[in-house]
Amino acid sequence: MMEQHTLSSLIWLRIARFVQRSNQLSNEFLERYDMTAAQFDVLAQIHIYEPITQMDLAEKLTVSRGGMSRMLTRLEKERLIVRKQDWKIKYISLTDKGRALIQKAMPEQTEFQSSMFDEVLNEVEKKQLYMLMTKIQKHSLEKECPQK
Amino acid sequence: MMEQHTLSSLIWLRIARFVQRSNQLSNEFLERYDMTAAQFDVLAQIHIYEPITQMDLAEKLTVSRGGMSRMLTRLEKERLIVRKQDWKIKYISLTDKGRALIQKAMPEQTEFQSSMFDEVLNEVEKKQLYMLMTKIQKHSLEKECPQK
DNA sequence: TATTATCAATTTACTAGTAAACTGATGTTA
DNA sequence: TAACATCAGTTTACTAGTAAATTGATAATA
Repeated sequence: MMEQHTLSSLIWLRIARFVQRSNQLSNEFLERYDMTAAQFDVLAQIHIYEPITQMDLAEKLTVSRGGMSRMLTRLEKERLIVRKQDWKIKYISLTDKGRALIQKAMPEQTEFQSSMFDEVLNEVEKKQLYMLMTKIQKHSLEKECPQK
Repeated sequence: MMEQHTLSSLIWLRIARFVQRSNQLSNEFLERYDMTAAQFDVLAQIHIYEPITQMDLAEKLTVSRGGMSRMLTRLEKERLIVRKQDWKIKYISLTDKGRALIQKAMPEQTEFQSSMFDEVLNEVEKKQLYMLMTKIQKHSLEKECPQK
């Protein structure tokens, strides 16, 4: 029987707990813009890539089609985005209201998110961490569940 | 106006997407034990710390009291844990069934989770990553939302 | 002893994720 | 042209998280 705690599984725990906690803080922070962290994340991606198809957006956010659909319905209802049907694909763009909101929220939220790293890591450490996380994240996208 | 993408915010995206993806894979993997990743996580913590109070467990998992309550109700219904009320605190322990399940699932799940790191990082890199994530995660627990 | 305060746990109403079944417009083929 | 296949998007039923209101047993106090 293998060891119960490998170094890797301890890393996993640290990462998972950090993301949990960090999302709690971001949700609290973004209350001032009447947004959740998930909504900010979606609007920020649309801001960069618009116009973008619903599928591509789901893939960029590592989220299921169903989840994407419901989230966009909500954002559309609040007049932050529009969906234009072209052929059988829906293209997502920001409305003026959505663009104004994300442009206002982005600098503050980026700074808040960055502070979680900037307050404890120096430049060299941040570059190291970015390199390591890039490797792992790309690998996770290719990886599949064994013996399904 | 500050830059839209700092190195730190790119790190954040990598970490968040990795956790999302990694949870998807773990959920798929744990189907064979009729468990979700969240349930595994709770049972594993109880296994280490039992008997543990419901509050301490919530804190260790970075989860709200309400969420903890509902999760434990579910696990109790499946006869995997027991709650013993002592004074006004509830102490959580595994049942024999719960202990058998987690002992069977743990080695496989630990190995699967570890493989996400082991397949792309060497020992030195893993130690670096563990050190960096420990700093960040501890910091996030102390950090609070500014200007609430 | 009756009232009140305390505080862990629960409940409620919500957001946000999943898998899997369904929808519906567009092409393809018999 | 009628039947079928395709496939992005939607819907449904579920797990799991949150904040905030509620519950209920214990301890403190009038």
